[in-house]
Amino acid sequence: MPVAEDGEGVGEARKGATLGRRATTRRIGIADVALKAGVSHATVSRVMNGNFTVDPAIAARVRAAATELNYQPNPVGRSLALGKTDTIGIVVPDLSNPTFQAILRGLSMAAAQDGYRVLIADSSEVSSEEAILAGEARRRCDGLVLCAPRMGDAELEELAPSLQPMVLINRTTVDTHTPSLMVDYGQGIQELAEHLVDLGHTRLAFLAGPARSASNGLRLVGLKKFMTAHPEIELTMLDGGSTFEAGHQSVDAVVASGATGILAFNDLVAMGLLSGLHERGVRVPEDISVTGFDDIPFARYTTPTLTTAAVPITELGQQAWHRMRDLIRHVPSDAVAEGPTVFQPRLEVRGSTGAAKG
Amino acid sequence: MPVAEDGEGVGEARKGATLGRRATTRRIGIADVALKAGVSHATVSRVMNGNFTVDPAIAARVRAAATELNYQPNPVGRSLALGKTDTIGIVVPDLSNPTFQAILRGLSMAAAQDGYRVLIADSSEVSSEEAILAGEARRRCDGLVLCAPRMGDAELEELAPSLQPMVLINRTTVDTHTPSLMVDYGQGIQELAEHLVDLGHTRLAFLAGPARSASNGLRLVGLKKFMTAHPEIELTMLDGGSTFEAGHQSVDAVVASGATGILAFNDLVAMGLLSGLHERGVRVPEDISVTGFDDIPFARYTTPTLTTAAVPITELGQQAWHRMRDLIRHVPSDAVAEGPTVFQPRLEVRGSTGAAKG
DNA sequence: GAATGATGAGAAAGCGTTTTCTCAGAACGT
DNA sequence: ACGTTCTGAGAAAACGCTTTCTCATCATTC
Repeated sequence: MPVAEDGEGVGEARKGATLGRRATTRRIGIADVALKAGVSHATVSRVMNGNFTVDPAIAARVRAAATELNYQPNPVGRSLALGKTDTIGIVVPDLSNPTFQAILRGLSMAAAQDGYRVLIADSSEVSSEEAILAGEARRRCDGLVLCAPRMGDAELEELAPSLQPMVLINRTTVDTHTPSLMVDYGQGIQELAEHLVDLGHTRLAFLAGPARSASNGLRLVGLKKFMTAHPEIELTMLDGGSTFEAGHQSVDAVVASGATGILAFNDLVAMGLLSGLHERGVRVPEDISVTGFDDIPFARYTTPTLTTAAVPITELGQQAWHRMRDLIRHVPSDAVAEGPTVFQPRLEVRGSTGAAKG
Repeated sequence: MPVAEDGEGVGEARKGATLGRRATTRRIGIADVALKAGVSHATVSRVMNGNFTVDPAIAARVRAAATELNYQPNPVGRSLALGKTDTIGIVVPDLSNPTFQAILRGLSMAAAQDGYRVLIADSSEVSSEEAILAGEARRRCDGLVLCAPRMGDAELEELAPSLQPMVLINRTTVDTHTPSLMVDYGQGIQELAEHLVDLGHTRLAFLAGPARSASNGLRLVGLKKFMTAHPEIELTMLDGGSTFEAGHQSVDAVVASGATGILAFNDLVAMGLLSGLHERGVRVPEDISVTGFDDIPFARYTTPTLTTAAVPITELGQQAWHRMRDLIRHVPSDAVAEGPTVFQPRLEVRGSTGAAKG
């Protein structure tokens, strides 16, 4: 009877079991396969990675041993050796926001296509934690997508170099090798306002979003432009937020403002407002017209359906991955030097806006 | 002039730079800190991990060097040495579904509390990919949460051992050390049906969900019970799905069924249906009553507001983490042996249900 | 038939940590 | 003053893999 060549004595030679670091049976490693196939670790590695400098006969033997033992290379070991993790991180301010969920989904699906996974870091709108969280995540991943970070400009600039490769969403850096994807909220809100004016509304109100939100700032800039172009229009600014509740709670303020055309910060706020107005018996769009922003899937199914500015959110996530992929693969991209990629929202007229009351 | 003790010659001795594996300046490693502090790697490691067998003076020197160089331990290296990644994976069938988003959020936030991160694996409802995806994810993580897996029972049983530690959501295994969190969809749908009966409805319809969905099966079981308890009630089964579109498209079938109380598979389907009925001029709840399931945040803000069965979805995610944590820490839990933890949905009566037409 | 060149596989050196092992040197007791 | 125990830090092994380096072996050529 042969002694070791039969390949059955795999486990007994392993130190792990006797060392007792882990009481449980150790996972199958490259050494086990090597032993079983009667070759060295190196050869097994070569076979597993499709290196063709291996004798076909031996390769077959290795593959047989691998499948028989159901061997799967340990990703951590590979990561350490290769210096990459095949994982990217995404930092979002709030995972409960449908916008960020959609971006996450687009990113995750696109990355999966290329064999990459996504690690989540939710800062829960705590901007002070963002930096640590981002650094933490970055070290575990090959790259980082920062989604509308709430941190200040200075901090972002300072952090940027240590987070490379990085892709920004709805934020920019002076750093020339950080791609940035922006939605033109300013343009979008102007189009919505114009739409209301076209319908005959002369008194508008804007339900603002969170103060720290950069996208809220862009909307304000857009509205300023709008007001200079339409000095005849009265525009009331109302404090709001980014949630259902914010919209719902601002019903009183909205009604009190006397405005007939309401620009909500986003679809969520608009839906909250819609619901509040309905409870009050205010008819939409007969009495008051309401617009949202983002065109989340729900916007098609509200009553009435919601006029909004459609943002290709999921595509934004996809694009983020494509930029990231180029960075990781060191594909030179002139798109980065040309500044941020800007996505134009598309006006989506539905049932929540109508002609102003006689 | 001292030669190396000044600690300034840190970079020059490093092989990485000259080796040229990476053109870019190498990341700061433990060796750099050791060199700068004039101690060995081992000591640096001890200090970084709060091992108190280090002379306070030396420890201080190491810490100073570490902060000065802005040293952060490489997580991959740690993972390899420690045999853990501080990461858990979650496999979901469809990230665009609000239910799974909520679970993800609950899981992610709870795990973050304990310093763990979450890796996403979206199977896109392709049940054949689920197994590979799960295995892949598991190897990168310390544990796996399988969220309503679509794979067959046999495959799940077979896979279970290799995925430990694992937590199941809305699925069970015979495997006694796999915690399972279940929502009692059967009970919930019965309560909704009872609610409609109490309102005087005698002709009901159920808009079914995806065939592969285990939770749909539970609803069907619940409805069977309901029918035996209420032989006088007529219940029509209609094919549906789990999306807005499914609900919206089934308007014709719903109206044709002649039912006045509609049990939609979930809130999304209910919202799609609501919207379709509104377009047709069918009044809710005057002409037809509609119920959803899950109580997603949007359910409070539909018009009319949606009667539904509230499931503590985010809490489900949290609980999933707590179970996982116990598994990872080897905390003996009798809860597992006692079978799945069952969450009872709570009937949430809102505006979409009303008395049956006289 | 010996020198040269391919070819292919093993040995060993990384990757960046943690942790065990080992051994100086200090503190202590007799 | 000498041996013993402790303390604390360095050397080295381990984690699981990839990849370079090295060297047999065999085919080729003059």
